[in-house]
Formats: sequence, structure tokens, C-alpha cells
Amino acid sequence: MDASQTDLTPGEIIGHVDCHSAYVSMHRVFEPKLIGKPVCVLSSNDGAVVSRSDEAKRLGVKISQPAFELRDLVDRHGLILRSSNFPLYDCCSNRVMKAISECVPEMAVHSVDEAWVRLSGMRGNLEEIGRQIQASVLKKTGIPTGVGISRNKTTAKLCNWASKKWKVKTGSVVALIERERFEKLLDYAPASEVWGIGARLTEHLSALNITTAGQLSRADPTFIRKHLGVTVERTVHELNWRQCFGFGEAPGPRKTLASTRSFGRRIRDLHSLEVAICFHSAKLCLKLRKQGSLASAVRVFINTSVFATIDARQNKSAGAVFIRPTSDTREFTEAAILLLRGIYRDGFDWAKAGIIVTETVSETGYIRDIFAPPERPKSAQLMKTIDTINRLGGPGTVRFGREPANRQLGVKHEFPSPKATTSWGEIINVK
DNA sequence: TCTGGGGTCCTAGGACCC
DNA sequence: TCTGGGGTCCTAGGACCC
Repeated sequence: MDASQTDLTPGEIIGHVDCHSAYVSMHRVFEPKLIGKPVCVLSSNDGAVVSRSDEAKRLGVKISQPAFELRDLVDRHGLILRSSNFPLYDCCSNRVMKAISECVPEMAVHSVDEAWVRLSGMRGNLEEIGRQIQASVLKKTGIPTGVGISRNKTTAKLCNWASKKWKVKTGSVVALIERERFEKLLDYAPASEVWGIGARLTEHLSALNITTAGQLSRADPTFIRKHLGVTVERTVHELNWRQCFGFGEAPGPRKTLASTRSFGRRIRDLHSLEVAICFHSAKLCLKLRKQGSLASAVRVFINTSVFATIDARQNKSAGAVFIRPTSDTREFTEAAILLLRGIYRDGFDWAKAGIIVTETVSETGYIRDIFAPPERPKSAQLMKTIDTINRLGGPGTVRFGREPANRQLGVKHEFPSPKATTSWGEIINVK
């Protein structure tokens, strides 16, 4: 019965801030000539669109559209493409988050381009506070944002949706903290725009004659829980002005970690897959050490393309448990290679490979298995030394023999942008 | 020819135990 | 002809997010 909702804390005010066309805006900061032009950022391997400017949207470009369909727009309408540049986004994201946090008493990062802010108890007009956040982030980082302010996360996000829908009229800030005004928005907004309602749930809801956020808010929570699960029930409660999703202070270390990649071309031999697995292994062990975790369980997978014909399609995976959890690249790689050899089959066009650490434990304070083999001597010192060299000299400065020399793993990257934040040679020049 | 990567939470179902 | 029931743990898969 209980969906762990609580009645609204009196005076609770939650805001949601996100960057407009995040990746495109971040490229524009360092390449101002892109401002006002139709621009798309592509996924790794230049596969599909992950971010597009308003101008590109007006040309009809869709999120997730495959890049090869864009050629005509590039030739005839001047559409500009950029390959993704994750170090750049990390750097910009940190600056945006810092700028937001300087405006509010409490902030929680939600994703690379979104943050929650708690405005409860702040004095003054809420819409005005939203505009101040927006102006401050723009001034300090050059990134435009939208702000939605309401009573809980779900309603704040819906307000932010409205701020984009009526960008000009609202100046991309919408604050609705009275229920009556919010209900008008509920009846206008499609159910698919509610946070937590994706494509599949939209279909299910539609079959139940629920197509607007307002209809969803009036659905029977017990019925919803029975048919669509407890998460959607919580969403219904939140639309009804209750609070089910906590503000979410700083999250702990990640429980699962993954490193996966599609290859730029198909792979048909075990050796090439081993090279890729060694690359992922080194990357994951670095991630583990950075967050102070050890891997206690791991899974390796190899897949053919999802677009391959049925009989040419294979998804293979195998997992293992570490009796003594580890973040030592040598041990981890050995285990991963053994798993890979167990699942590899000749005669298929492998398109993607990866490793998922399915279970982690804290470096300090986990209980040792008395039958576990002893740790390799000086493991921690060796890993620390490697990490220090690679931090100073750049990723891949020192690596194990089986790791690939080319850290791109043959991925396509045809439309690079200046490495303005990571390379002295390409730093931006202000005249 | 060419269609991302990295997370989260929840649930169903099988294995196993007593 | 009869053929338990309930708990826990694990895994796979579904659904979501950005």
C-alpha cells in the first residue's frame, strides 16, 4: 500500500535547472562561430544525433537520428556536425554546477546538464530567483539554461518542460507553487512529458485512455501500481502534490560501473576482442580506484549488431565473482580475458564489447574471506604510480602490454572540435 | 556501408533450502 | 493415485533517465 510518499513538507520548494541543448551549447562556448547556426553533436562513432540546436530542430533533425541520414541537410542547409567531446562536457558541467551552487543554499547534481535546487525558505519572488540563477550561470559559463520551480521533483521538471515549450513568453523560467495554476499545466501537458514516463509506458497508458498528465494525476494509484509498478504509482502521487522522491544529497560511490564501446568496424577475431577487453579493463580499474572501490563481481559481454539478420545475431556474456575483491588492473584483466575466451565464437561479425562491474565493495571496511588468496605484493603502490603518471602525462602514457596503443579503439571521429580545455596547443585565443 | 554509453530501480522466475 | 509451502538469493530482463 505504502509507496513511501509523505505529505508535502510545508513550504517545500524544489527547482530543476537544465542546460539548453547542452552539448551544442558547450561547443558554442569555445567555437562562437557556431552560435545561431544549425548544429548537431553526434554520439561516439559518429553514429547518431545526441544533441541539436534549435536551428537544427527547425530543419527537422531528430534526437537519435542516424548520422548518415543528415548528409543532405549538411550539403543543402549548412547543417554543422561535431563529434562528441566528453572531456569538454565534463569541464563545462563542473563550471555550470559550481555557478548554480553559488546561487542557492542547497543543490544536488542530477546529470551532466541538470541539477536540483532546494529553494525552501528563500525570500523573494521565486520566478525572480529562477532568473537570477539563469543569468548567473550564463554570465559565468556562457551556457543558457531553463528553470522549473514547484513543490517536488516531478512537478518542477514539468514546469521546466513548460519553460521550453513557451520559451519566448516565459524567458525559460516557470514557477508554479499553487495547485490551481499547476493543474492547468497538467491538463495541457502530454503524459509522455512527465518524468519517468517513457515510450513504453506512454503506450500502456494510452491503451488505458490516459494521454495527458492531468489524466495520469487522476488515475487510481492502486490500479496503477498493480498494472504499471510502484515507480509509476509514486509519479501519480507526486503529480498530486505529494513528495515520493527525496531531494537526493550527494550520492555514494557507484554500485555498478561499466565500460563498453561499439567498434568502428566489425571484428571477426579473438585477438582484436582481447585488445578491446584489456582497454575496458584498464579504464574500469582506474574508475574503481578513483572512487575507492574494489570489484567483487564482473561480467564481460560481446554483441553483434542489433541490425544484423536474426541468424547472424549473437549476444554472449559471462560473469565471475572475485573471492578477494580487486582493483588491480593485472588481476582484473586476467579474469576478464578468461571470461571472454569462454564466450567467444568464430564466424560472427562482432560489433560491440564491454565489461560491467556488477558489484563493488569499499576499499576499506569489507570483510575478507579467510580462504582468499593473498594480495599481490605492492599492488596498491604500483597502481598508484601508474595512475599518477597517467594523470600527469595524459591517459595511456604508461599501460600494460596488451592494452591498445590507439586509445580510440578504431572509433570514428570525423568532426572533431578544438580540445580547448585539455590541450595547451588548442587553448582558445582571445584577441 | 553507417544507428551511443553509462547509469538507476524494479520485477519475475528459477534454484535452493528447510 | 498421491506429488507442500514459504522464504531467500540470484539473474535476466524491462523500463526509465540523460
